[in-house]
Amino acid sequence: MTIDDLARLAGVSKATVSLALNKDGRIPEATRKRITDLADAHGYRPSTVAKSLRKGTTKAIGLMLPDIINPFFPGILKGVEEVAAQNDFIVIFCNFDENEAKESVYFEMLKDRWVDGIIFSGITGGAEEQKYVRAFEEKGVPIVFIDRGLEGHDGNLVQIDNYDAGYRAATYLIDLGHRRIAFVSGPEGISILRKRKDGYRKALADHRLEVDESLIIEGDISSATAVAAVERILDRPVKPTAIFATSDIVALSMQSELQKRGCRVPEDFSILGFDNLPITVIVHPTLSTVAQPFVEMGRQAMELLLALIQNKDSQRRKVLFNAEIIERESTRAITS
Amino acid sequence: MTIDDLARLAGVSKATVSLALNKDGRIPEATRKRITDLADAHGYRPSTVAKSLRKGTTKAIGLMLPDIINPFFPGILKGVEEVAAQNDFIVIFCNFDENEAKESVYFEMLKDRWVDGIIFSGITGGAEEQKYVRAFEEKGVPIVFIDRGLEGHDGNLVQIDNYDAGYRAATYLIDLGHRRIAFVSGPEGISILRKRKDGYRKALADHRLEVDESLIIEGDISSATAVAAVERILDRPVKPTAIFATSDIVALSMQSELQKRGCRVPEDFSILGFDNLPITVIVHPTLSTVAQPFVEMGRQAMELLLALIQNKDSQRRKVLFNAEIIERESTRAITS
DNA sequence: ATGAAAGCGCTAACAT
DNA sequence: ATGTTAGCGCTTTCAT
Repeated sequence: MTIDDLARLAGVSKATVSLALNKDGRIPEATRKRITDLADAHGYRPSTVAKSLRKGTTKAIGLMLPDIINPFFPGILKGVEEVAAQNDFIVIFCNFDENEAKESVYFEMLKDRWVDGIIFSGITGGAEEQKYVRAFEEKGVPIVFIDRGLEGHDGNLVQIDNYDAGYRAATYLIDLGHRRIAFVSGPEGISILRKRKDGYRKALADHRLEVDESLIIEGDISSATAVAAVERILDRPVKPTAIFATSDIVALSMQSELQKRGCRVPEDFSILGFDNLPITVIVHPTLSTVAQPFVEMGRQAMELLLALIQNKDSQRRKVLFNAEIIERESTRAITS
Repeated sequence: MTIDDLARLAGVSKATVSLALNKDGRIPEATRKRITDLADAHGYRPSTVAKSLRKGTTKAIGLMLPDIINPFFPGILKGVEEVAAQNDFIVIFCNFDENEAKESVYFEMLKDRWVDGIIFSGITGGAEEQKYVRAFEEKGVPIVFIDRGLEGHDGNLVQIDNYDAGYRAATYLIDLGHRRIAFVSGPEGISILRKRKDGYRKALADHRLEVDESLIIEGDISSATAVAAVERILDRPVKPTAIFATSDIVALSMQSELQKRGCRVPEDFSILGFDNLPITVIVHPTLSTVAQPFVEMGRQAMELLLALIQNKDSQRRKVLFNAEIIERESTRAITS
């Protein structure tokens, strides 16, 4: 059933149908009602495809994610989807698997499909990426970044205040009485992790604690890294009393590795994670952590994107969230 | 840049460009090369929107999921996306939040957008659902179900053999020497859970073990259920030695609750989960579980959908996976 | 208050 | 071997 069929049924031209369905003021209420009733009765709905070709806009956005299996992306996806659906937009899910070639293929696809905007999480900063981002923006297709932005491209970014989060995490442990706090993180190259580390360093400095460089351990989020970190910590002549990991996965891996070796959490080591993944509450002890509001970040990113889509010249914006410490069982106060 | 622009540049008609780009045999290699080179040089790519309108097909599929936060859906999404991308299809992500109204809205959207097919996981079986499914199939838009299908609608279904999985899980524990095995599961109404339970019962029967009905505990996947289950088990005058939970989440919740109460796993209780979620390896003890191949299920669902899309009259198919027992640290052999 | 007609970018049947 | 043309389903300008 097309607009022509409906026009015939209603005994009007398709122009009138179109105007009526789009609530154009020129069509009197009576005619409008007759047409919409007929449309409902016959289950007529205008083709989005035809609309898109005609209007040059698709009410579709692309969501580029490095790997949906990584447990902080589902929350982002959910938040983006929620706001998109409320605004009658669909989200095209692009999982590029941290693979540059696949990333480029998706960029091309999004271009071919005339998406109205793009949300991009997990940018690596490669040359191809830069090229595509520029190209989209030149064509007036806005891009919002989550977590990390493109170098030299400030704005249209949704993230938490990582420096502040690192500062508060360390301060929290210090206030609990800890003086030797290991910092276990991912690759030093990732800017958000560097900021967390800077915050951690600053907190120690502000409390006149010396930073023991051997307690700063940087690897990745694999369990091998966690095991290595545990070994390094247990090897120290004078051990730390607390561990701040910049990922719940690492924190949990270390916790279980310590338990396996007969150490108790939090009696022997307090552990503080990062992200507040759902699993943190179903382990023993439950994990204290720094919460990232993933779903809300997804929502805000989509809101921002909508604003940019609807108002092309809208100001670049940066949305900054404060991370929140969630205290559970894996951390405890000590008296030194 | 449109096909007309390119045609002008190449000094041919747009028909020739179209044929060349679509590798039609009638265009000689020389002309074709000239045209594709020109296209590459100018970054020309045909509009998918225009193609869709013309051909009536979109190379887009809808993936309906009840809630992406639930940790077994990311794997499915990933598998679907992987095969879709390989075949130049995009996936429209529809998270209906276990909400019938939102589900209907998405069905309408998918219809308006002329998707070529739908993959549906987490069907509830409501009346609206039935209606939409029939409508799509009548219009020749195939639907593949994951996990559960529609009642009285067999085929186009990808799932694990739940009966067999229940049977093998119980047998595994029995072979380990356990004689009293609690079965902790979700709502009795869900058919896949009922099948797992039937398999469990059959395994006990085959080994001449009596089923203790008080050890069959059905709730949901909340931690409240897990706590209640633990209490019930600890209250028994003669306690079970093993627990088979039909979800890793429940298994992990029970494990941590037991640990909190001073019980040891696996010394006091062996615990077997279900799903093989990524977290099962970063808890202590690591969780033995029945693995569901989520990613592979997603892949197969998409493969099946592609077959149906390409060959409308293709036979309805049912893809059945065998679940696999993954032995880790939470289960142990006992000598009664 | 409503209709006619052009056109969005492409494909495919039919011509030449 | 290549071109002409109609048309996919809609919106929008311009007429009436």
